[in-house]
Amino acid sequence: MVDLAGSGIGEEPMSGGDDARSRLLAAAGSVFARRGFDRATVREICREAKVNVASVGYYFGDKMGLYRQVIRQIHELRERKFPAPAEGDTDPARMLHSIIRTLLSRMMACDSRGWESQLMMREMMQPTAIFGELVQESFRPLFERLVEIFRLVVTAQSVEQDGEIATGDALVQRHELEQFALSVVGQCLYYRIGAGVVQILVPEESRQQHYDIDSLSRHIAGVMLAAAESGRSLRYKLEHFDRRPE
Amino acid sequence: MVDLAGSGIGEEPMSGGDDARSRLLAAAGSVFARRGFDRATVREICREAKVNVASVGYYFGDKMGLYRQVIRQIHELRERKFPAPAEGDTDPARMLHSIIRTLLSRMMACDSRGWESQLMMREMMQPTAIFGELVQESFRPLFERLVEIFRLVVTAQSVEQDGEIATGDALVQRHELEQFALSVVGQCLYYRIGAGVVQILVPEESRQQHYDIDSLSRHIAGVMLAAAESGRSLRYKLEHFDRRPE
DNA sequence: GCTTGTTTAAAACAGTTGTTTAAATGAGCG
DNA sequence: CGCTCATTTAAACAACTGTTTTAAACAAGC
Repeated sequence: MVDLAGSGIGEEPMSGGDDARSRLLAAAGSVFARRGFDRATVREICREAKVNVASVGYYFGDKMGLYRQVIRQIHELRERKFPAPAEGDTDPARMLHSIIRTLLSRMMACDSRGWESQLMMREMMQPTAIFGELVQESFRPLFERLVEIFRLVVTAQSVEQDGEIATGDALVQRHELEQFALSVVGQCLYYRIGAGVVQILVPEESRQQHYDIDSLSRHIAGVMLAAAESGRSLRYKLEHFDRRPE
Repeated sequence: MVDLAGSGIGEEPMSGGDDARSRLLAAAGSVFARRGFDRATVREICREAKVNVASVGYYFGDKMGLYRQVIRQIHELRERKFPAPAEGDTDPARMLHSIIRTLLSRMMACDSRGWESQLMMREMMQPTAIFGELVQESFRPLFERLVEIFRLVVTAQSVEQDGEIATGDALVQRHELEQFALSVVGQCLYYRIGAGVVQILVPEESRQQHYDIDSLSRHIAGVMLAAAESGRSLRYKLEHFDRRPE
């Protein structure tokens, strides 16, 4: 008997491997992403992996165990392929742009590593048991980092404007920085999952020219930098908007 | 025999009704949104609607016909409940804010009318046959309107800055306006479908205080206005970012 | 009454689902 | 060889799926 569902995957070659377990894992990722957890059938997965249907029970306990393992594997592969840019860049603007590029690249990757975007989306809409830990492991670090970057951007801008930081009185509230961070993620995600919408709304010529990763990351970085740097002046401008417009 | 799947729904009272068909439609919406098209079973729907399983075949042809009708109904209800703000506001900034509010309200509506966001998401990730017409009917008008609003914002800002419009040479390219529009939709959508993520990342206190529709619509409007108004200055700033940072 | 058409009801259908069983295979080893 | 062990196989399982069939209930018109 081989180890069952709960085990890690640290011991095997990780992505090569021609044994049944590896083939099963690879096929499952493909099928789960394409069909979703429900529509995906263990029979289809096993057919694609050229293993017997009983293998999923044998190696992973059940269908859910296989799914769980697939998500873990994909997450690791993705972080290896598109590592988060190293900290230490002195220019927060460039740092932001760099992170957005990474985010978009990860999401847009349509090869085998593009699965996670889809699986993650499915988890958002129909959370399974593993959703919580997934967010903590995968989203939290990036989120915190974005928050800190925006703090730098706002601070730098304020120094530029006022000549000196008004100490004591916080330049910007934490929740504003968080919302900036969430806006970044939201836009990146949309260009992935909303690709079908974009495909219909934007003619192909323009799409191929302006909707690649480079253009989009510049666009998103531009939007968010402008917002963060405009700072308080804009906030005041918006405050006299009625709570319920019209 | 009653009319089958293809028919419209213009003839009945539209939302009242205690007949089997209405109950079926109502129950189906609830169950489809909660479970998704696949996990939802016609038996569960019929149990909730207190009708026999054969009724779905009788009234809607099959499960897919029922789904199709549910989406149509929800779409109409939503547009009735949260109508798009009337055009004619002279201030494009306030107009933008108003539209964003509408968008967010529609998406966040967690009562019976909140289904469409989820159903729409499902359509994005796993388009059925009705996805195309849905985008053309539902997204296109809003999209075009956003584009025009951003054109006004950019133009107004430019007048303010330069004193006069540089005619002939377009202030901003079409695709930039489109990307602004898409960024708006992306952010709004994320605060809906990413609600689960936000719930984990942001402590409850802050969430209740700063993540209501009012706060979020002001935030998104602020971000996009800052971006649109910063205009060319920012664009140049970003252009010297390398194509592949690092 | 009877006939007509519409609506409901229970049961059956054919197919697929995830999962399990029990037998077969094949390598490693004393 | 015989024995052990992990692995693989084909078949069976029970539960559930969307859909259809068949018949009964019902109302309206004559």
